[in-house]
Formats: sequence, C-alpha cells, structure tokens
Amino acid sequence: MSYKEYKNINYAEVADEVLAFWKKNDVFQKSVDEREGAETFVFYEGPPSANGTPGIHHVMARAVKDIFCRYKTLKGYQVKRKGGWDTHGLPVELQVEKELGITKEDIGNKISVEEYNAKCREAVMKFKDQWDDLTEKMGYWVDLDDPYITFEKNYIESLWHLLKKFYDKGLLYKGYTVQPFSPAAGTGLSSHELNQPGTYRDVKDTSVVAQFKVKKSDLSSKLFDGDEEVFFLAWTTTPWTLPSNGALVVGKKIKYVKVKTFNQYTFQPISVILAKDLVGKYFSEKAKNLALEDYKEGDKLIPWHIDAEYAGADLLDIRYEQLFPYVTNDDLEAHAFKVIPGDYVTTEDGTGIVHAAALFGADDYFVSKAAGVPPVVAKDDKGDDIPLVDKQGRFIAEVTDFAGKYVKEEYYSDEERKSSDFKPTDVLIAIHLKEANRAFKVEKYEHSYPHCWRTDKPVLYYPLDSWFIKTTAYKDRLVELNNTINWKPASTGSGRFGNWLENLVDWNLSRSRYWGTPLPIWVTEDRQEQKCIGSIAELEAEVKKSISAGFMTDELGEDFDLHRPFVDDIFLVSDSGKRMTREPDLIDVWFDSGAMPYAQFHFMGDDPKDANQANGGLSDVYPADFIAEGVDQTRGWFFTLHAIAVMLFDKVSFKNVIANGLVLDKSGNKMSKRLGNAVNPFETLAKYGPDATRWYMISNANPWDNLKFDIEGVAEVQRRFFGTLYNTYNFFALYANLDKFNFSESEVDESNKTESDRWIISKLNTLIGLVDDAYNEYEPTKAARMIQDFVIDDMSNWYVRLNRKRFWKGEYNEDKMAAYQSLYTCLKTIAKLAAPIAPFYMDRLYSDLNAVSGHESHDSVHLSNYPVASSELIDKALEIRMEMAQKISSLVHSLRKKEKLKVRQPLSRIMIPVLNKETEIHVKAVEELILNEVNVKAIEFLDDTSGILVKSIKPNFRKLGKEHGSRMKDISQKIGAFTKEDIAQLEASNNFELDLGDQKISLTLEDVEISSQDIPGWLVASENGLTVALDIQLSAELKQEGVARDLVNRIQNLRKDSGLEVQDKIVVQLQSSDELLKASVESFRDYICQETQANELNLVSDLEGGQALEMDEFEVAVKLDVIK
RNA sequence: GGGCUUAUAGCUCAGCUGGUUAGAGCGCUACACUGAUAAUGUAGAGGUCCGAGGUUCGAGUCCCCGUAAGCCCA
Repeated sequence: MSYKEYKNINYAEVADEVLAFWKKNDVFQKSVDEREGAETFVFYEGPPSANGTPGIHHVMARAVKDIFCRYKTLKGYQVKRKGGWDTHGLPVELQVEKELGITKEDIGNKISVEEYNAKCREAVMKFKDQWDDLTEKMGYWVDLDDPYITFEKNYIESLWHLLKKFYDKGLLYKGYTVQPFSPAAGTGLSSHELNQPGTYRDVKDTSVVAQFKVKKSDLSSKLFDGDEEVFFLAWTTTPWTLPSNGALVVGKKIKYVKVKTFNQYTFQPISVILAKDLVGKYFSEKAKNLALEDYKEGDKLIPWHIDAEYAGADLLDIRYEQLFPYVTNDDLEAHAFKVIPGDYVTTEDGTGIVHAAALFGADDYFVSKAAGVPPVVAKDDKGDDIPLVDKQGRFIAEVTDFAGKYVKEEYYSDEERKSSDFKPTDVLIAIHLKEANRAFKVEKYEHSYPHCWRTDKPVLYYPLDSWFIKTTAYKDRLVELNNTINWKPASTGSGRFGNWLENLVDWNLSRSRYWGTPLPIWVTEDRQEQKCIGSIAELEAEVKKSISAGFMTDELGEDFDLHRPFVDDIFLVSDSGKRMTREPDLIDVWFDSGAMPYAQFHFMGDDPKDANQANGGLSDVYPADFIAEGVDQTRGWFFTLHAIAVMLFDKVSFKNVIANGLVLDKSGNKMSKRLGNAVNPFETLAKYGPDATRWYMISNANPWDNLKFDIEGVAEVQRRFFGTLYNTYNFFALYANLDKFNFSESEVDESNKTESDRWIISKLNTLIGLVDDAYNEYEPTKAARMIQDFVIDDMSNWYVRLNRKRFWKGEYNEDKMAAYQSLYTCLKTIAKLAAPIAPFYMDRLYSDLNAVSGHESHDSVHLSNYPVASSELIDKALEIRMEMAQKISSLVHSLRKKEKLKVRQPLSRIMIPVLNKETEIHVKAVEELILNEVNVKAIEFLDDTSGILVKSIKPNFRKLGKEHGSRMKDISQKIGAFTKEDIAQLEASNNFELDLGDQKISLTLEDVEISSQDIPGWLVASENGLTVALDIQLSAELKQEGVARDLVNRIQNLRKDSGLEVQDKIVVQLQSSDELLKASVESFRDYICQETQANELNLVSDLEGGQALEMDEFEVAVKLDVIK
C-alpha cells in the first residue's frame, strides 16, 4: 500500500469524489449515529424558503452553520440537524399572482381560494431541487430526508397549540394599529406593497397652518401678557385630520418664540407661538417691528415683533381649545388637547409644532400613546369607539359640517369633481378655519405622498384591527434572558437586538392574506364570546357541538386541511349557543419560524424541557446550543424565537448565535440579479470546488462583517493555502513511498529527533489548542487564519524547506523516520483541524494518509476525533529559539542581498552581539539550522568583553509611563542622552539615579531596553533587538566551494534536463581551462560526487560531445554518462 | 429621522487592556532557487491609520462632533 500521488489535482473533482463516497457510505448518518448516547449539541436550522433560487450568500450562511456542527461532532457530541422549509407568506403569494397574471382582487372571483392556495403550495417548493443540490455540493450536512415544513398539518397544529397558550395567558388580544390603508380598495397595504415603484408621487395638497387657542392656566400664564389671545401654530398637509386632533407635538430642545401680529384673513390681533428658526418663513423682514398700532385692515405689510422666547420643554402639558369640537368625552377632556413631546419634530418645515391625530398617523399614534393622550373617537350604535372617518374615507355624521364628505378629493368620481361648485374637503376645512380666525396660513403644497398601487388613489393612514401578542408585558424578562445569550458579534445582541427589545411594541400577528397559518380564534357576531382552538382534537369536539346546534352538518374529515378556505367554512357554537365565525386573519409568518423549536417535533405538551417524551418533552433537543442566520433576521427569526420561548416557557431558545453579515460584490455593492453582479454559487463551486470557496469566505472576513466577494480571492486561497498543503502532501507521499514509510514503527524517541522536528510538533500542539479555543468561541475566521499560517509559514516554508534533504538523501534510518513521522503527524492533524471548514479536501487528505498507516479506524475524518494537544510536546523556549533563527536568517539574507552575495557562495562567519547569556544559548541551539539556511561556516558571539559593541538605550515606556506618567518627556530625553559610561554603570549596578531637577528617580535595568545595533567597521543589520554582522571576506577555499556548489547546481540541472531518474548514478567528465574550477574540483570532488550521485568525476583536457555550461565567470564543458 | 456596524498600503485584512520604526497576504519591482517546479524563497517600493476637536507625558487604539458606505427600523 502506498500514498496516493497526484499529478494534477482538481479540487472540484476531489470534492465530487468525496461527496460520492459520503453518499455511498452514509457518512453523515454515521457521524450522527456513532455518537448515540453521547452528549448532544443542539442546532436549529433557520428555514429557507424554496420559492427563490439560492445565492452565494447562502453558501456563506450555511458554511457557518456547518462548521460548528462538524466541529462539535469531532469533539464527541451528537449533533442532529433537522432541515426545514419556510413555506408561508407574502413572497409566495406574489410569485403565484405574477405567474398566473392575477391580483389579489381576483382571488375569490377568477380563482377560488382553494385553487390559489394549492398553487402556493406548489410554488413554494419550486426550487427545492436547486436548494438540495446546493446543500449537497457545498457540503452542508443537514437532514434533508425528514425536514420540517411549515405548511404541514402537524406543524400548524403545534402553532395553534402555542397560540392557545398565549391566549390562555391573556397575551393574545385584539387592538388596532395605524397602517397604510386604501379606502378605494378597502384593504390595508403591506410595506412591501408600499415600496412598489410608483406608489410615492408628488401631489399638490392644500396645507394649513392652524391656530390652536391656548387655554389660560397656571401652567400657561407665562405665555400671556395681558388680555391677548395666544395661539400655537401647527402645520399640516392633511387638513382632514384636524377634526381628529388630540395633541400638539413639540421638540423639547427646540426654541420657540411668541410673535405679536395680526391674522391675515380676519385682521384680528393675535399672538402666535412657533419655532424660532422658522419665523423667517412666515413673517417678512420688512414688516419687522413696524408699529402694531399703525396697522390697518388689508395692509400688505403685517407688522410683527418677537415678544418672548421659550424652550420646547416649557410648553409641555399646556392645554388648548379643541379646534373642531365635534366629539369629546371625559377622557379626552382630561387627557387630550395639550402639548406633548416628540423626537420626530424638526424645524425643517412647518412651524416646529406638529399636530397629532392618533388614529391617522403612525408617529401620531406612538407619541399620543406614549403621552397618554386618548384618540379622538365617536361611538357607534353598539357603543364601540369609531374614528371620525369611515372605511370608505368619509367623515361620519358627528362631524356635522363635513358629514359624508370624502376626505380626499380623489375618492370622488371624476364627474363630481368637474362640477363647478365642487370643493375638496380640505379646502372646505380651510375656509371654515379662516372664518373662525383659526387659520394662520393656507396654501398649496407639493410633496410626495403614497398611493395605492391598485387603485391609483391616495392612501390614508388608518386604524386597522389586528391581533397582537402582548410582548410589552414581558419586556424586562426578554431583556434579562437576552443577556444570557452569547451573541457573535456581541454588539448585535446588546445593540441592535437589545435596543429593539428596549423599544418593544406589541407584536402584530395579523395578516390579511390567504396562504398562511390561520388564526384559530372564533367569535360570535356581537363579539361578546370568543374561543381559541389549540388542537385538531379540540376543533373536532367543537365541530361536533356545532353540528348539534345546527350550525354545521359534517364532521371534520381525516384529511382536513387547516388552511383557508376550509377553516373559514367552520362555524362553532358559543357557550351561550350563538354562532361563531373565525377571525379571518392569518398570522405573521415569523410566528411560523419562531415556533420551529416546538413545531418541528409536533410539540403539543406543556414544557419543552420535560425529559419525559411521553409528555411531549423535548429536553434533548431544547434549547438550541447554536443557531446562525443573517443579521437581517435580528428582528425576524431571532426575535420570534426569543419572544415565544421567553413568554411561554421562561427560557432562551438558543444559547449561542452568530448573526452573519451580507455578501457584497467585490466593489462592496449589494448583489442583485437585476444589476447582474450576483455570483452564481453553482458556477463558483464547480470551478473552484466547495473547499476553496468556503475557506475563502471564512478566512477573509469575520462572518459578522460584510464580505466583499471577489472570485480572485477564491483562486488565491486555492493557490496559496490548498496548493501549499497539496504540495506538502505530495512531497511527503513521493519520498515516503520510495522509502515505504507507513508509520508502522513506533514513534522515534524525542531525544533522537532534530530540533526542527520537535519545533514543528511543538507548534502543531500549540495550534491544536488555539484552534480549539477559536472554534469554541465561535471564531471560525481566527481558526482558519491560524491553520493557514501554520501550513504556509511553519510547515511548508520553514520545516519542509529546511528538512528537504532529510527526505530524499541517504538510507532509510531513524532520522529519516523522524522526519516522515513529524510531517505525517502535521498533515493528519491539519486535516482534522481544518475539516469543519474544508470538509471535502481534508477528508481526502486524512483518508490518503490513514489508508497507508491504518492508524485510525475511521472511514472519514468527520467520524474521527479532534486531536488532543499534548502540553509535554509544547516547548515555548524552542519556539522562541526558532523564531530567532528565522529572524537571523532573514537578516543575513538581507545583508547578502545588499552585497550581491548569492546564497550558494559560502561565507566564513556571522557575528551576533549578545548582551545576555540567554540569547547566546538560544541561538547556539539552532546554530546548525542557521548555518545551513544562510550558507555560512560559523557564528561568533560578541559579548561585552569584546569591548567593541556599541550599545543604544531607550526607555521602557510601558513600565516607566505607569510610574512617572507626566515626567515621561523629561525621562525620555535624559535616557536618550546616556553615554557609554552611563549604560555601563546601569548594567553593572542595576541602578542609576536619574536627576530630573526637582526630583530624582532610580532606574533599574527593567526600566530600559538596551540593544546593540552597530559594530563599527562591519556590515550590520538589525531588527527588533536582534543584530547580525556578516563577514564578507572570501578566502580561496570559500571561493572554491562556491564554484563547487555552482557546479553541482549546473550538473543537477543537466541531470534533470536529460530526464534522469532521481536514483540514477552517473559518470561526469569536465573540461575547462579555468584554474579556479580545477582547484574547486580537486578540493571538493567528494562533495560534488555525492550531491550529483556521480560515481566518478574526471577533469579531462579534451571532451567529445560535451555541453557548455555557463558559470558566473567562465564556461565549462560537461558530459554525463549514466551507469546502467 | 432612530439604532447598529464598518472605514488602516493599489486590493483583502491583522493590530491584545493606550507605550514611541503600524504588520500580513495578494498585486507591483528586483533578485535568488531549480529533485516540492504550471511550485518556491528573499528583498524593495508602497500609509494624512476617513475628517475635525478633546483627554493624556504619549492616541491607529479612549471620548465628542462630523463624513462616507451598509443593514435594520420608522
């Protein structure tokens, strides 16, 4: 058995082969089954929707999930990964409508709800094949055979079960929110619909600056100066909302002024309050400070002057007279018609005072609620509160002056609008205000306003009934438990998510749609009785009752579908015997996905932490140890998971979460199919294979940062990391096969290993621990980068390069064995450490190694165990020494470079100044390595006794700074001025009195850093305290050796060019007149022969058929003969 | 409008609790190596650490105000 050698590796092909192997041998299943009984690591899959095609960002998101599941498996946990599909919701509906060429209005007419939903059910799995394909090809291990699907009956039943729990706790209630609403279409509009192009249009509306008359009170007395009438000025582009005004909103930090002037329509003297910054908008500079007494009715210039100034905070709670006193009640009289604060008030336009009608604006609703201002409502015949505008967009009867009028002129028919005496309601309101001395300014104003995409008519913001989950009741607990969750990055948990929880509003569950989970609530017509259904059995029982009561005829069939329209055809009977109909709403799809911890297992119990499966307990799969999803899910999935778990079970549903960022194109732009900059994941995987793709994504940026995806980067990863690893393996395989190394021998004793063997093993064991930590802390990027650095820098560029000869030279002996063992161990360990990130190639690497050694009984790296770092094998001092060797070599290289002395030319010595014995011992231990690496004969150490060292000294800022902070400038200067003698004194006595004039401080050696950066008369280089001097004198012998080495090099080339095998022996004949060459050959004949595998080396005077070789300074003719 | 994130070499990213020459890879230039070879090594050039203030003996790092980009929410 020998190690597989690769001529040209195609990583994508390897991945295909490995994938086939996994499939054939059920490796994923085994990786779960073999851990049966082990501690579990619980992972939840955030369900994707298969109604769109997968993109490259899904590869990213899923790689993150996969990495930690694979890692935990290696660590011995059992990690089940149930897949899932998110199937309900608006995107599915829109796609179906697009395909069928219909709109929502056609549902129930051109197409039945039943047919429509059947279409949705098909459409939602449209691209399932592509998704499954991607999942497989990218190596994402998730159970696709038994996924949870949110439209399935069992799933929905669990949702109902949970909803009923909310209901029973009194956390499910019906209320309203202010939403975009199209009276013409009679429907609310989703934000998605409002974001359709063309919905926002510039329109000219009648805008009014209305005067709200301030009531006199203790609080408002500061606004009055005698008998004047004082008004707040508030601007609106929707005058129809003025009869519903409940409050005026000011910015606390905005400055306001009172201006004395006259009303331009009634000419009456008035005092008005508005933002100081906006005075110039309403008052002409020319009229400023004109005498008020001189004003006559109809004058063009209306005199004015600023009378007083107030802060917004001073105006709070001041009452004013209701502008349109059509309806009122005790509540309103007590709490409305006053000034309240609002952050959204600006002085960009208007008056700096904003009118709020709680029912007709989202901002208005929130500030009113926050300030405890009740909405302005009337009562209907049942005694329920109703807004002053009905659902058709008309004023109700109570608004006597405008009763029955449409609030927007576009709601009238074209004919009506053409009529000569037609006036839009906004204009009528303006006229009314002018006559009542309540209009300060009326003008047309052009602004952008949303329109209904179906009817083209303007949208109203209108209170719509909705069912809510009272999340606000659990706010504190939600925050508290969130603090126990490990968020990556932490800022998403504390910032984005934490702030969201702090500013929580109740969760609006209602959706007026067709394809989704129906709300299981039935009510009587008078709304006095309600029932919430929590299971199919319960529904069946209720249906039976209903049949007895005569409201239904048939029982539920076995295959009863819980979707619309079927649930809508069910009528229940109330406890008092009345007929009940289902509330027509569907629930927010986020409830579907947030409930997946329970619904995926058809949970119908009371406590998911119950260990008893018979009770429906989920203890071994709840809560999740780990979830990961895009940061855009913060207020989506992450929130709904958290809300349901905390509110129903007082638990967190996930302990660790990675919120990953976006995948952008290489210039940092968002990828979009429309712009054509979207990267096709299938093409990328096919070209570069999944390993390089995953490795690139993970190593390039932290998952939570946005990734600028550059395909060149994938190519680079493949070349640099995988190429190096592959080359190292191939190098190993080539010689290990020649020597038949199969690691059947016992490990070479530590004492018989070389310094570099022990070093690489030490580094490897350090790496095992560091990578383990990184994975444990959910830092995959750190893990990937550390592995990569080890492979490229330590293993390949240092260990292999330094030890190459050991692999191919000489007989198979213990030293060789040690080299093979070391490299084998490195490669096998890397395969394991990197397997979670690059699952395919690492599996192949592991298997190729293990196939020969048979060390492990596992068929796949993913069935093996994470390596254990052995602290005995870690030698920090050795790691430091080696670092010094690397630095010294680098310095010598750079000196050679400067002097144009190539490495093949041996040099006699380097000198290293050492200020302490320790450094010398360190360097001595790696002396051989350095000498070999830089081709120098000896290292000499210069210590103090040589007397030629030039020392420099600088303060240890970190230490001295802590002690003497503010004196550092002085100290630094004084130390900088130290003489040779000063340094010597400090070194000798470990004490130096530093005189700062007013103060003396004593320095020890720890307070300074002393280094030697120069040796007079020598070629010197230094870096970070290490200094090296190079002797560049060339003796005759060194020159000869240099030539000999050159000659070896040329002959080796010739061997290779002639196609000789590594083990072929040759006879060499040389002809040259050059004396140096002759001398070199004589002196170094043995060396040359050994290196070139020559049995004979002869200098001849005539050479037939020889080849001319270019040496640096002359030519030489050579002839090689192979010995057969 | 609010919240959060990011900004360091041409590009992609490191830079620990503040400490005095700001690093790596790619790319570029030059050289070397040539039995790991469609590989590899070494060196060099390349920086207003987004901008302006502040704290400090000392700021890429801490604070404040901006700018730009992105995401979420309104």
